[in-house]
Amino acid sequence: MDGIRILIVDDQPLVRRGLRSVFEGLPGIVTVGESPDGLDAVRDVRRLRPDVVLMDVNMPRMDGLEATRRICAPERNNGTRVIILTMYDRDEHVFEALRTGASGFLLKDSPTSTLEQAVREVAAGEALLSPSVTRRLIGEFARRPSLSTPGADLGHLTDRELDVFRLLVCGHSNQEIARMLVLGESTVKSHVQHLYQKLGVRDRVQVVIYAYENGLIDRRLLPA
Amino acid sequence: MDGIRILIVDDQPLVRRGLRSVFEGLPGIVTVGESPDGLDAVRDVRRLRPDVVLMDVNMPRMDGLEATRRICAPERNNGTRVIILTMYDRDEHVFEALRTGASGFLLKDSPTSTLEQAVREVAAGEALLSPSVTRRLIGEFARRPSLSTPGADLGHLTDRELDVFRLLVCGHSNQEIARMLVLGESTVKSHVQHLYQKLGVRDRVQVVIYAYENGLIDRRLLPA
DNA sequence: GGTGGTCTCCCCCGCCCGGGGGAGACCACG
DNA sequence: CGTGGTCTCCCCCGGGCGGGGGAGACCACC
Repeated sequence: MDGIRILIVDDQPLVRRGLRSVFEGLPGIVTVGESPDGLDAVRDVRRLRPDVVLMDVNMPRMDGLEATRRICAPERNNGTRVIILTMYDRDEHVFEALRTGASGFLLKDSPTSTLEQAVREVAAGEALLSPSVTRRLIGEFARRPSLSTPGADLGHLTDRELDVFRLLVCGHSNQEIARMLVLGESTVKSHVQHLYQKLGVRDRVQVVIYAYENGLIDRRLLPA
Repeated sequence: MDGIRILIVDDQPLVRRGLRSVFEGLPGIVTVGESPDGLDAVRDVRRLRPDVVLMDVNMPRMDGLEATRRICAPERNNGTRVIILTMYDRDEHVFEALRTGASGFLLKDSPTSTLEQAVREVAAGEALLSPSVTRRLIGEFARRPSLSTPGADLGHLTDRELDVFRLLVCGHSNQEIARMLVLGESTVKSHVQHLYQKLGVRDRVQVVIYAYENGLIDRRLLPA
């Protein structure tokens, strides 16, 4: 491996040129391409297989957030990581951007040394945010104590109880769970009762609340 | 103001000495004191009023997390901000630490330039994390879309329906809601039916899920 | 005065769910 | 071989809930 391969995505040629010049000459970093919008970026990622994408947010045809979502989609991600580059750090954009799967979020006025550091960290599998973004994220995080205790001990649940648990917290009825697991409804009810006892709750609603409050929700299982 | 005043908290004298030497000679940064444990640190913060505290985690008498909680407690905080310094970045510690009110979380093996940058950013009201910590935080954050899309339009709900909604998503039964709002259970059931229609869901479990997925949960209303 | 919305409460019904118990089968551990 | 745990399913029961309809009272608007 002869360096970190980066792809620059921005609709303004001048910005692309500027970024390219920032990384030109930095050891171990090679700019392998530029894309003028999100749609092209998704295509170019498949073609060029860069290690890191520097992604603008506001672009025609497809914005950077949607492009990032597609690039980071687990089903066909090949290791490419994305750093979002934007002018603004308003909360909505930040929080939405961090959900897209990006590994970094930097303001465009960041010093070039920060850009370089970010690329290197992200290529190594770590993440880096602008300080003001970090502040917002911590603030949002701290506002919800539930976030911070991921994975309450579900260890005492048996495998089957866990199966039922996962479907229950998605909003399925006992009957539906029975069908999905190919079980009798009686069996499901039995497992559900054990869940109540073990989790110390009263009914299925409180199981759902318990799950969310303890960060046990896997969104990919949620019904559309 | 003639510089950023920092307080160094660590139970190992050698670490304190090392940190002090890092900041010695850096323009605009003055070490105003050292504390060997959390209890002393809380006292020293009141006495010395530093701008930034560099806080170790594992210490006798009182650990760094509890000390940080006390220092950052809103009722008597005077602007002092805390950077947690630790050897490890295991998830439990990270998430717990970020809830204490700290503005930074750095590993002890961070380069001195990072330490300096962190102190300056934090003193300016921003925040800074080690890249591996940032990665964990983003990962945890991204796991919950509910955090980031606050306020799906509940505007079409009437005031009374909203009252019922808030209690329902806390896990209360129709009977309990009726008692709390001083209503007949029939009335509550009526409102609940309207909720189902307006939110497009089937039962109370799915109302709870809807609420969480749309960031509509006010944790302060949750039962203990 | 009529119309529409909200809030309140009533009736009915059927079903799913909470809760209790028991039982047979399998497997692992000692 | 017994014991314990898990998984499966059964019985019973009562009550809460989902779903439908209707009705009276208040208020605002036109």
